[in-house]
Amino acid sequence: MTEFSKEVNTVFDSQHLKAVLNLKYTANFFSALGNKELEPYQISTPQYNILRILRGAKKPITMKLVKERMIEKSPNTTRLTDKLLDKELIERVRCKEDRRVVYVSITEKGLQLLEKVSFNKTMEQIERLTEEEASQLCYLLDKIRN
Amino acid sequence: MTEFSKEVNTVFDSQHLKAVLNLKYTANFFSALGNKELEPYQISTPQYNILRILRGAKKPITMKLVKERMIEKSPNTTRLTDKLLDKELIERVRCKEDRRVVYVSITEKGLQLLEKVSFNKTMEQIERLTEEEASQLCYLLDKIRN
DNA sequence: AAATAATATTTACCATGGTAAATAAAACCA
DNA sequence: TGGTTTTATTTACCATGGTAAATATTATTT
Repeated sequence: MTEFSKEVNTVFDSQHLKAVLNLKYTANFFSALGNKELEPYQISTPQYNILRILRGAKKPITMKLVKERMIEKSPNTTRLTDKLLDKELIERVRCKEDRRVVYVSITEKGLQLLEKVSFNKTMEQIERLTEEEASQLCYLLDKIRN
Repeated sequence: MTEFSKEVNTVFDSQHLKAVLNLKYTANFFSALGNKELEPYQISTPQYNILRILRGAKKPITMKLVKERMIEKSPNTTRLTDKLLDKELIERVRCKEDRRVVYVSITEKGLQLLEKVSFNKTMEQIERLTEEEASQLCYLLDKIRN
C-alpha cells in the first residue's frame, strides 16, 4: 500500500478517481526528485527548463518564444530569467528595431551547467518501466486528457 | 500532437523521459481542472482535501492526524485551516489535557459545501479510460514509483 | 526538582503557478 | 497627424509547496 492510498481508500471508490490521485502523487514524486537532483546546481526545475529551451534554440530568442516553449504559464518567465541573469547563466538584450521585444540567450556558464546536470535518480526510477510500458503510459495519459 | 510535446521533441528522445513529462503535464491538467471546478465554492483543492479528511474522520481530529492524511507536506496545514476557519467551514479547539494539541472538525456549513461540490468535468475526463485502462494506469504509476 | 529532550503546532522565508493589471512601444485607422 | 488597438513584457497580488526555525507544552532523565 503506498502512502497516498491511505486517504484514498477512506474516500474514493472507483479505479478512475484512484488513478487521478495516483497521477498527482506520482507527478509530485518526480518533481521532488527532480528538485533534489538540481539542488547541487542551485537552480530550480523551471529555471533548468528555460536553460534547456535556450540551448535548444541555439541563438537568442524572444521572451515570447521562451514562454511559448515552456510547459508552465507565462508572466513568471520574467522572474525566472531575472534569477538566471543574477547567476550569469543567461543574457538579455533589448531589440533595437522593436523596442518592445527582449532577446534572451544562454551563456557559456549556462551551457557548462547544463553539461554537468544528469538526472540519474530520475532515470533510475523511470527505467523501472520497460520501453513498452512507458509507451503504454504515454498512451493512457494522452487518452485521459484528449 | 499535444502542446507539451513541442518542447519534448526538441530535447528528449526516449519514451521514458517523454512519459515523465507527460505525467507532469497531465497531473497539471487535472489540477487546473479541479481548481476550476472548485472556483464557485471559493476554496482551493488543498482546502477541499482537508474538508474531505475531516468529514471522513466523523469526529474532531488533531492537526497531526490531518497532516498525516494529507498528500502534501505539513506546515502549511495551519495556513490552510486558518482560511477554512475564516469561512466558518471548520472549527478548531485546543485540547485541555495536552495543551500542545489542537483538534479540528468540520462544521455543518462545511458539510453542506462538500455536498454541493461535484467534479463533473474531472469525471468526464477520466472516464475516457475504461475501468481496465484506469487499473492499468494505476499499475504503471505504482511500478514507476516503487 | 531542574535541566534536557521530545512532541505538536505555528511562523517565517523563499520559490513557484496563475490571473489580472500596468507599461511601453508599434501598428492601424479615420 | 492624432487617437485607438494590438503586441511584448513586466509588475503586482494571492495561494501554494517546502525547509527550517521558533514556540509552547509535556515527558524524561539525572
